[in-house]
Amino acid sequence: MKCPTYHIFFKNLANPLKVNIISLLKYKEMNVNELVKELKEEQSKVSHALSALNHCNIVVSRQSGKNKIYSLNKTTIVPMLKLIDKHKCKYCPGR
Amino acid sequence: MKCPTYHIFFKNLANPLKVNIISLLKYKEMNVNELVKELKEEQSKVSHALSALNHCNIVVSRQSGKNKIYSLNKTTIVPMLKLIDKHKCKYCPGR
DNA sequence: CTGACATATGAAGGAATATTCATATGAAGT
DNA sequence: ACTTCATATGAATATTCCTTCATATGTCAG
Repeated sequence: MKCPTYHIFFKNLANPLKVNIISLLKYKEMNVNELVKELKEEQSKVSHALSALNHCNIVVSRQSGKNKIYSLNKTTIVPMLKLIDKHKCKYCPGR
Repeated sequence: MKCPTYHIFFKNLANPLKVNIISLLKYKEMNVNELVKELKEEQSKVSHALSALNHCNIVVSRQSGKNKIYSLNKTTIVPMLKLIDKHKCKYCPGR
């Protein structure tokens, strides 16, 4: 009756950095360094985050020369974030 | 450009106990003690969880005599969990 | 207003997750 | 093969979150 796996997926969306990565990838695919510069975060931090997102198939990657290009698996995430927007973040505490 | 509040909402869904509460409330509204018995968890634990869910308007409550009855704000949550089902938890590591 | 039941709250400890740093792996050009 | 740039990995620490316990608050009945 209970789904013990939901929370593993949502753990990714419960993390500001990962959400920011998702937000950027909504507009265009990007390689790791582009994300690092845009987010002003440590390279390894971004890499760890991408790895987690990739495990849950939230992002996918392809190699392009020396770079690895990440893009969003939009089919699940985009509708989900739209639902939240409708729900209104104003209900949530903290900024 | 980034929505800094998404993750506060999703933190609730990243927690097994809170997801289990949501699952139970999908079928019928319940008071705290009923949830405690059904989930076999500490009363204060359940109470803390309900408080967090309530802050994000995922559940709502009403007083009924000595009891407080919680019910699910289904408009956001149910479609969201359906999206995940479609996405297939099989992509996620760990059971 | 007292006692019994129902739920909430706060603070401390413990568990899980994130961040950091050092380093490893990989890809491409020379 | 060597160097450089790009990304990944692992382990230690830092931080955040969860759990627990003790107790407070609230509601009703008598």
